[in-house]
Amino acid sequence: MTNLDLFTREARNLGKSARTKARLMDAAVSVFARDGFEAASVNEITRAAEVANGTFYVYFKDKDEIATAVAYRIANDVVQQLDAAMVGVSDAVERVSCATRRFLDLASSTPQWGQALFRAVWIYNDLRDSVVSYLRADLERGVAQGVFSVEIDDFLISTFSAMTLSALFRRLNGDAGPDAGSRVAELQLRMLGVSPDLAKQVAFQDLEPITLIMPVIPRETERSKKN
Amino acid sequence: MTNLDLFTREARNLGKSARTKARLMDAAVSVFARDGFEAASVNEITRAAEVANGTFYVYFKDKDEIATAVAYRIANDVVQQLDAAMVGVSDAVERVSCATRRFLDLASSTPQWGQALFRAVWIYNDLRDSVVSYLRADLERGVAQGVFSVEIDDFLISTFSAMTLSALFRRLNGDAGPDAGSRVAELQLRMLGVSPDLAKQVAFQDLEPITLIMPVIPRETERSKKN
DNA sequence: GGATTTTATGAGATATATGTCAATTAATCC
DNA sequence: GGATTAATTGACATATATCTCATAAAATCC
Repeated sequence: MTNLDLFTREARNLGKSARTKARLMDAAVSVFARDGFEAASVNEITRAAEVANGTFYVYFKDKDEIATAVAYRIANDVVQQLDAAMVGVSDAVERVSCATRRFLDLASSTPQWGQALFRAVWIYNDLRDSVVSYLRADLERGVAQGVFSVEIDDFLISTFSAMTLSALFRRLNGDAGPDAGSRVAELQLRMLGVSPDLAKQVAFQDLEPITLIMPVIPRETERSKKN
Repeated sequence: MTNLDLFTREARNLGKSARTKARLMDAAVSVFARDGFEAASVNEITRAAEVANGTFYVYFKDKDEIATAVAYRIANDVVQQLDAAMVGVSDAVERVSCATRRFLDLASSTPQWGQALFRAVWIYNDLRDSVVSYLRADLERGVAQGVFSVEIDDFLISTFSAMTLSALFRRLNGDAGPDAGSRVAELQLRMLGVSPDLAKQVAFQDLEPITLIMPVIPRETERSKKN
């Protein structure tokens, strides 16, 4: 019942089954973050959610199903918040830097979600694609604007993403401080062909302290149908 | 009994227990590569090694112990071969590019070892440090030579490593071709402050086709003591 | 407040993993 | 080739995981 149980909060006004499902998903997030995806067991999840073992199977077929559900919800959330944090930024250099920095701030502000996202991104390819969907557009915009001198393809994007995830990993482990976002953004911009001076300036410029940590809470619509 | 059972080959002239241990280690490599470290079981390893379950426990306390043994042997091997492949290269730009490219070629030439190394590097920090030990020196050399304009610290090194590992990951999955090494080396050099033109030139220049895939085979010394 | 539907439960059947050990087989020594 | 030592075996005790299902409890309806 900490303030990190975001699914539960989100389901507060929904039917009972939705609330139980949400508790299971919050529990799964913390167990995945603590034990890793492979080592996590359904038993651990139900224990953390304080429900009986059998209850799990009312809502999910198996561990994979809840993992997928959780991962996609988190990814969706992250994409939404990044989008919101970047309206009005039109310069490609700034957009790319901003996205990396916001992503790191967001993912490390709720470490359990960050951990879960980190692990999920390695497992679900299409999920990674959805999180980085905006990235390709921004990179191509930069090439069009003549500020990036590099070929944009899957290889570049996965290299770019690996840099961000590595920074997140260090951040979550306490090996890097709050400047991790700026540092990695600077390196990314240099890699893309931005001059070292500009890269440093953009990556370290102040960022408006927008904080939209809470997910959008859906309205209660009708009685929840089966499931 | 494929030509990938390198530990077994290495132990060919040693005592029986050394050979059995080597079989187990080869089996562990292939099981870790196939199933991942977490999902691998001792039973799977003994099955792959074609020995009884109990035999495993004669040589290793548990899965962690064999994993550590295997990981450190592989890392040691890789470091040795990289060292050997780089004698005579003194320019820092070339050394850094060469190391990345050789590492990728090596790790993807024996994919099971590459997979095992990839997973191990994420788990064992000190192992990563050992694989990367030469890297720090080369980076600092580049700064001293005035060709890299970046601060060399743990953050930079982990970012650099993440780029290499990401390329390895794609290479092992067939998402990238033989030019993966050159491509990522080019991006790394740009990140370090090398001009785009020079980065491309160095990263794509021909590499002497040195192939030292086989590990050094230790001589039979004396009767193997206990263990 | 009694009937009906929804939700939750936990014992149990099934499966698979770990680690031990007395017994067996293979290798070595003289 | 018989004795001694080294190496291997696989059944077994223990533990933990998965998934099912008859039953119980809770919520909802009228």
